[in-house]
Amino acid sequence: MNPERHRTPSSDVARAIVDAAAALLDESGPSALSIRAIAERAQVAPMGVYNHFGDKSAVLDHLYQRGAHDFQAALAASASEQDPLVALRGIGHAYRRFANERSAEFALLFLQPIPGFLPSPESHAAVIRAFQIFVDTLSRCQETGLLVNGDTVDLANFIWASIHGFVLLERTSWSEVTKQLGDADFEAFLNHLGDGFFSRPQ
Amino acid sequence: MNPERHRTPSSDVARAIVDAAAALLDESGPSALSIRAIAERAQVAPMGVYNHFGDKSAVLDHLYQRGAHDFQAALAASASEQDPLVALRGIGHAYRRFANERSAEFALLFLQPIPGFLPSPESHAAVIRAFQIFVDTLSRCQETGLLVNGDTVDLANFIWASIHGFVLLERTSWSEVTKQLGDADFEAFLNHLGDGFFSRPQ
DNA sequence: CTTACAATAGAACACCGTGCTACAGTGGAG
DNA sequence: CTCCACTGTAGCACGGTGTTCTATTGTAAG
Repeated sequence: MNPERHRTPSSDVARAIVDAAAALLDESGPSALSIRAIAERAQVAPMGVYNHFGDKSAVLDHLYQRGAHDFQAALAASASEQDPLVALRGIGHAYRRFANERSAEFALLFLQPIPGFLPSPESHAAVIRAFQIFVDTLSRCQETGLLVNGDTVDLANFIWASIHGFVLLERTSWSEVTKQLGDADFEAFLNHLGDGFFSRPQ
Repeated sequence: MNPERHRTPSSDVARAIVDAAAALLDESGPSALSIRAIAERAQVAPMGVYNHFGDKSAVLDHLYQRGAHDFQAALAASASEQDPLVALRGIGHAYRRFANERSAEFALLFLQPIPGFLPSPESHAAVIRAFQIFVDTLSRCQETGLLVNGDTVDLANFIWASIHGFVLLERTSWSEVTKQLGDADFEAFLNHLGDGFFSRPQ
């Protein structure tokens, strides 16, 4: 019996490891993602990482997979609204919320922070599915006649890009250039996307 | 004292080093930015970096500074158009061109790829100046009555964010989710930003 | 031409972190 | 009570890090 040895319950160890990787990626960037750092953050010995994942990249795979799944689920939940315009706006909010609350996973999904990293095809499919949900919702909006006509995929790219940009400005230290963006700004932003930045002739 | 007759003009070497850093940052990410890699890429011995820059971070400082200056200059050039709407659209194109052609500097300016890096206040001021140019141009557009009324800085943030988002989708491997975005898409994107995504009642 | 100097390249320094594995305890499931 | 999967400790083998020392060389000034 060695009093210096501890055994931690294995229940949530795997999850703790993935969480630790996410937190590190968030706070200190990709270069901080070492086995030792992840293990320490997860309150686990370095070996613990290898007990639950084959190697280092498997941890990232799981993080990406989790992110892709939850992102897709969040968008799907918003898209299930009956009113297509409500659904559309909800997707915008879900996108922003995911980016803010699951920052590391969002970066992994859309910002390619780790040069060599390639997601598994299944996880990547979840991202494509999420975009398709957005396209479908836009299509429903077009059917109501409230949304402008045109190639739906193109429109989806444009609106997605706009929201993406807003969310990314929030992420970075854009506040040091101008004001800090917030909830009210996002609402106004969505309104302006709908109405356009050119004044509407009466 | 003819600077063009130096055996290997310092300015050229210094520039080669900064270029090398930019190329590496672009191609292999922040972790590839080592003194040795930069020196090799610039066809210079590792010591060459220290001959022209105090230390490693000074190279990044210069890269940021160069990027901030050129970015601001590019926006200023477009803003000098007399027609404010032409100027506005020109700024959009200049933004996108800079992001595509000076990818590493763009990332350094707006994506914080290197966790510990803090730009010098002077360089940062150039970025703020660039944004102010954009705000001023928007203000001119509002005076013509063609642009919607409202807080100009807010509008600037919104439009800037949208363009930022488009440019970033182009940057990342978004094409694996949907189509590859191109020049024509950007034109259509700008048009939609102006007109809005809700259909306009006749 | 001679001298002085700054830029050069090569090598080394001291250091630290990396991913990963071998192995011996250990505690819960059966 | 047994078993074995999971655990923590320690260590391996390796490579790269930023930086400095030193001798050398090309070049410009006197």
